[in-house]
Amino acid sequence: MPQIKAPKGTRDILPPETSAWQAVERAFASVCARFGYAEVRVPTFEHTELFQRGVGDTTDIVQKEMYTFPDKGGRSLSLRPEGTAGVMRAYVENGMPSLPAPVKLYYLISAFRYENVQKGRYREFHQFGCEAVGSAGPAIDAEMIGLLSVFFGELGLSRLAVRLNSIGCPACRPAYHEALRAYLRPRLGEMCGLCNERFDRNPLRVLDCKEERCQPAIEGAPAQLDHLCADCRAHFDGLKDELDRIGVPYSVDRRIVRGLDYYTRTVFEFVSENVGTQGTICGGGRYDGLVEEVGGPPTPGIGFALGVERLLMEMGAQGIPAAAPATVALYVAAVDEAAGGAARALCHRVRAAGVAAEAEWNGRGLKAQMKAANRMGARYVVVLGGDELAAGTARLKDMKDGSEREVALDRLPQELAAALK
RNA sequence: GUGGAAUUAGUUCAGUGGUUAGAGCGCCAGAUUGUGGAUCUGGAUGUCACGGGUUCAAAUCCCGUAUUCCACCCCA
Repeated sequence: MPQIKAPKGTRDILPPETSAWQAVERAFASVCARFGYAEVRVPTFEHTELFQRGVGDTTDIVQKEMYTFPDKGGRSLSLRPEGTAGVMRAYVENGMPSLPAPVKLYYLISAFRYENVQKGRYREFHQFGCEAVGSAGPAIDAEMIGLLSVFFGELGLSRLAVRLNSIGCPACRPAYHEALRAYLRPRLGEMCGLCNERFDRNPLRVLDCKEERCQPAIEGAPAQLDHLCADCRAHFDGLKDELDRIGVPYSVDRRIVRGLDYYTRTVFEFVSENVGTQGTICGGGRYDGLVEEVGGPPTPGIGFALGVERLLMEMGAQGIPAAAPATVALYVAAVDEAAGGAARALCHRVRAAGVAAEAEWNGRGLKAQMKAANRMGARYVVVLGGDELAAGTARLKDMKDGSEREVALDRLPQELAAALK
């Protein structure tokens, strides 16, 4: 039979790597709980229209990167390309606008984008995310950035820069777009072809261009930050004050532009230099029009998405040791198959008493069992043979120093628990 | 969607036209009969990514496809 491989852009996460994943998942859940965020679990696929409306019809994500398919009932469904739209749909659908605000939610999901694969980018990838819905002021923006700062700190990550920007609101954005267009129009001749396309479609994107020839024009371009309305300006200044108060350093980067249509005002990123050109480990921002867009009452919100693959890559690059799989406390070896049954039964009893134990399942010899015990990092080994079974006692061997001591078999779970303290 | 590099054992890789395709690590077994880590000895495992072509002869040269990695685009 021809071999079947994982589809392009997907991969298997296997032990011992899964231990590292579990460790960051636990750390994230722990920080979220402390900050008052509760977990939500939402569907992996939604009606395509949700993403068209929520993420935005003009975005690359919706235009060319979605896994969209008709189901057998003729509905158009799409694998989620990100988490926020689905969570906001659930927020509205389940009456959460009537809960005390802000409603603070977090999630661990995989998301799907049909893109070409490269470093830090996959077709199925994993995100941690938070959403805080129902608070319009900048304090909640700062709380969220503070949450991330604590999370990264607890993982031992340093040197992650916080970049901050404001991209305005529907009130001040049109005027800025006009100013930007007016500035760019006479310079289009000296800029790359792509930027000329961007100029028509979404002039904000021009600011993101890395093309050498476009840099002079970009440097002098007006920034949204300098064209904020009074409310947006006050919000941005308020956020900076809040961040100063909680002691989170940041830099203002007036070129940050998020690729999703729903962002308003605050946008931010946590950036590293260790993830190839995919330096953004975490990106987020405010989305004050999104809830309304998916059919709810006008409600402000802010959230972020954090790329788990990129996070783990960054931890590796910063030399943070990956969490290791749990080790076995006791290995029950059997001299021969006559003692094998008793060994397996003892192993079961010890496990039932709450201690991680292993035994031999393929009838290999004693020496192979000792090797296996050593390799799996077993703390203690007990060897069962005819003598031990007759006497009801066996020697408990400490694999660290090789010392042995006599224990009664029926008291082994208690003895172990005491020895492991 | 575009471009570059790659694909050989479980894994990391060597092998650029000529016998039964190799190494390290890992795995299995043994080194006097019931005890791990070190060392030594032996062993198993390959449709050489897949499909075509050139040739007396292809892992090796050519074409196509897939996948991986890197970059563009964009984003987590």
